[in-house]
Amino acid sequence: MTTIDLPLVDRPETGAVAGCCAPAAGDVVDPAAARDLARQFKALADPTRVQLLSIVTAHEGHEACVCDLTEPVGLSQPTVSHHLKILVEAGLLEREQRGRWAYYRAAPGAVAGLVDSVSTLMPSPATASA
Amino acid sequence: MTTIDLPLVDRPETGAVAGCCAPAAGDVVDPAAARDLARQFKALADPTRVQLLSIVTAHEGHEACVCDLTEPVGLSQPTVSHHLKILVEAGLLEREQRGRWAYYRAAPGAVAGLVDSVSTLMPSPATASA
DNA sequence: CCGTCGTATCGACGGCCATCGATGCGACGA
DNA sequence: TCGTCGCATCGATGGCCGTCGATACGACGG
Repeated sequence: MTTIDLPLVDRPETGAVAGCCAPAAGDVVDPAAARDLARQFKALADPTRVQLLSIVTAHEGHEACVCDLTEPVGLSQPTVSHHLKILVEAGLLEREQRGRWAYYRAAPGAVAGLVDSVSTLMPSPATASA
Repeated sequence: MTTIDLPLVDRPETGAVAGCCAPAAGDVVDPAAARDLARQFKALADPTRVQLLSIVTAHEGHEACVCDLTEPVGLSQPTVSHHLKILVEAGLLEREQRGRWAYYRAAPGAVAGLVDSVSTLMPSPATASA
């Protein structure tokens, strides 16, 4: 579960305030969808996790074990494991246990899902035609 | 200043641990760049802010004033202003004061910048060819 | 000139999060 | 079988963040 398809709901036409400008216009994201999307972004809202993603994807074979990640980020091993767990739960990384080591790899389609979500959120003429 | 160009630094070849797998491979994001990128994502890491972005972009003329945003998200006016300020500081929204009202609009290029950052962070064969 | 309206800022409070050391658990080597 | 190694989990702690009411400030109308 990596991509969020962002259901758009019709604004219920409040018809109240509207003393300054147009009351509403089109479709906005569902509150539940906003919550899910924010959760994905929250996984990226930490410098350590951004670094971890970068290191993993830049690593040989696009995978790395925890022992390779502890030193570059300069944090303790429990903290790194904690961040990796968050990235896995967000669908950005995948975990595979091979023998004694746990290998982390970029989840396929994670980037595409994120990009799609952003484009749906803020449709820009240069990014999305919708 | 919306886009972050993510300078890639050569890993300094630790040469130490490396008992389990390859020590390193290529280029990772600079810690400072990771911090800046995380700050951008942090602006999107809140359901309210995601909703605000969606409402503003879906609004008539792609702009909205605070009074139009308070009711849909169901929060107090100071809280909404607080979130809007964060979105502006992140380069995702632009603020323009016209008369008594403050109009917010999606910053041009914000989406493209974010998409580019994500693609640079996690180069995927389906998203980026670099 | 004064009242009202729309927003931003301030100060406070509650909750979540990043970080750590200590510990538990499974896997491998001797 | 026992020690060691790699990693996840636990419990605690300090700090940041979202939220609010109260308040200040600029703009417009009368």
